Amino acid sequence: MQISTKFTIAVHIITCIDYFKDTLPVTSSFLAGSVGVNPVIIRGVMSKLKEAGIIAISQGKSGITLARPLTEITFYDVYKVTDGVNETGLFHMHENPNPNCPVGRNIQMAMVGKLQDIQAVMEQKMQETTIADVAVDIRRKIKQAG
Amino acid sequence: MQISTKFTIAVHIITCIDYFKDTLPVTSSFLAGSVGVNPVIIRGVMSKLKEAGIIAISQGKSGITLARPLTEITFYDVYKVTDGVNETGLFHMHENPNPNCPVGRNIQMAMVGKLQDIQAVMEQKMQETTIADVAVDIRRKIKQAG
DNA sequence: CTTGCCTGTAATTTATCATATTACAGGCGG
DNA sequence: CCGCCTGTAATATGATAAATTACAGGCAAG
Repeated sequence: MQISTKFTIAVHIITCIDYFKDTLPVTSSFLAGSVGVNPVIIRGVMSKLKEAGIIAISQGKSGITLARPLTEITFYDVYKVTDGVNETGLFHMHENPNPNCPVGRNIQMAMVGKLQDIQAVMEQKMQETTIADVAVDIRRKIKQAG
Repeated sequence: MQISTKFTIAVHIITCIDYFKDTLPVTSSFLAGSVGVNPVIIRGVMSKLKEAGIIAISQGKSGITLARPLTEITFYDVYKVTDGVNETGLFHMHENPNPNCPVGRNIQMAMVGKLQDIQAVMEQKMQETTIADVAVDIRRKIKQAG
């Protein structure tokens, strides 16, 4: 199982807002065209990014703007918002081990800490990566070949 | 989205094989009872663990046995076998970014390496954790309270 | 060598979740 | 005030995980 496309969609959105901010009006339909998904998906992701204080949205003939610089938006910030991180965790434990079996009775307790540790190193790595890193790569690539 | 329960089921299975190896005949039905899932799921997981050289299976009135000590079976070994790791990766990128948009045209290239790095730290942490660590915790807990 | 239990696996069903799509209410700016 | 845009509910579709049934084949005990 995998982390949903909402995460990479959100990264794409944020990168676009930055890239086009001085050129075009950035709307959910425009973003939907660039990302290649339905505008409603974009709106849902935008809505969560707004709640998290990552972007600012003004209705009407508007503009979506970044609420803070790209260097201060980490992959983890976006991941936490777009996927339901805290609820269940990255791992999905089987839910009905047999309480009459000594192993079944204790397996969850024995595993949960270890799984959390694994998830923690992943999240820490995500905190070290920012959307600015992506934007830099994209601008370099565009200069090279378009 | 999450890593499937097959992973924790496999850890449970391996722990059980070790725990009961001198006491009971360990079969897929017995394991299904301890894990709390259908025996067919157990057989499927066992089959993959066999392919990977982690357990040995003998048909007939048999016994499932470990092919190597618990200290040499890492979470990563099990994860790689039970989930389809190499195929798609942990992250699921949106698949149809617009090639006519400079951002859409380059977003995948800009993200893939960063996502792989994140996955890599997670997998390395998994390589540092072995099923023996789980077995130790379980035996300690059983001694304490049953 | 035969019999019974067990594995291997295909086929079908059910449940869940992600994404797509339609529809419409509400808000802001020109 | 009018038109475009966001916010969001409701529904449909598709993919995937897990449950379940069914049965062919193998090994070991006797």
